[in-house]
Amino acid sequence: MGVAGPGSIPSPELLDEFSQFFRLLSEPARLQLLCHLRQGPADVATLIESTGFSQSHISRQLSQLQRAGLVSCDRDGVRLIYRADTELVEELCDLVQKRMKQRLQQQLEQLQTA
Amino acid sequence: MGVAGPGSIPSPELLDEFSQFFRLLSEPARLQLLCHLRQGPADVATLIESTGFSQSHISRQLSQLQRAGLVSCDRDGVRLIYRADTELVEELCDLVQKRMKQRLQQQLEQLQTA
DNA sequence: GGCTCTTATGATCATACACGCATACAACGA
DNA sequence: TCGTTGTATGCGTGTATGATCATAAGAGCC
Repeated sequence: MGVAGPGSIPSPELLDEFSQFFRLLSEPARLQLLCHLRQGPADVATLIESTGFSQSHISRQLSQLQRAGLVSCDRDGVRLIYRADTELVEELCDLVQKRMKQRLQQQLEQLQTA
Repeated sequence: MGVAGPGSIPSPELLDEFSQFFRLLSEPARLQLLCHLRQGPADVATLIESTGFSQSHISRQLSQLQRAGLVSCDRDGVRLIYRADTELVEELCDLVQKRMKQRLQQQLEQLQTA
C-alpha cells in the first residue's frame, strides 16, 4: 500500500509535511552540507572552509536540517561537532539519480533511432 | 556504492540537478496535482475542479512537472489529458513518511520514559 | 475565414528566503 | 570577572517564484 492507500488523496497537512521536507533538499547549499557531513562528523570551521559559506549562513542551514532531524551536534568544548544521518538522503538521491539516468538513456535512444 | 562513491562530494552540477528535482516536490500544489493524477489520467478541467486552482496556475505547474518527465499528456480533441508517472514520487514519499513515523515514535518513547 | 473552447504565456504583485554584515549570546580559560 | 573564541540571531537586500489577470496561441466546428 502506498502513501495513503491507493486512490485517496493525502490530507493537506501531510502534503505540507512532504513538501516542507523536500524543500530542505531543494537548496544546493544544504545538500552540500549534508554531503560533507556524509564523510563523517565535522566542526563548523571545517564546513566554512570546505564550502566557502559564511558562518551565519551555515549556522542557519544546519539549524533547519537539525529541526528535521537530518543533522545533530555534540559540543566539544566551545565548538560544535555536527554529524548527519544521511541514510535517508542517500536513498532519496539514489532513486532520483537512477531516474535521471533512465531519462537520459531514453532521450539518447530516441536520437539514435531518428 | 552511493550517489558518487563513498567519501567524495558530488559535483555542483549534480547537486543542482538534485536540488532542482526536490524543488519540484517542495510545492504542495504540485504534489497535490501528482496525487490526483495518481488515480489515473485526468483533463485540466477535472484538475481545476478538484484542486480549486486557477487554470493558468495548473498549466504552469504541470509544465514544470512535464519538463522533469513526471507528467505527460495526450490530446483528446481540443483538450489535454494529463497522466503522471508517479512511481518515483511514491517511492520518495514512502521513504520520507517512514522516516517521519520513526521520528515521531522516538519522540513518543522519550516522553514516556521521562 | 470567423467563432468557440481549451491551454499557454506575458505582465505584475506579493511573498519567501538565501546570503552577508553586524552583533548578541554562550562557553571556556587566565 | 573579563577577554577570547565559537555559534546564533536581528536586520537589510536581492533574487526567485508562487499566484492572478489579461491575453495570445492553437485546435476543432460552422
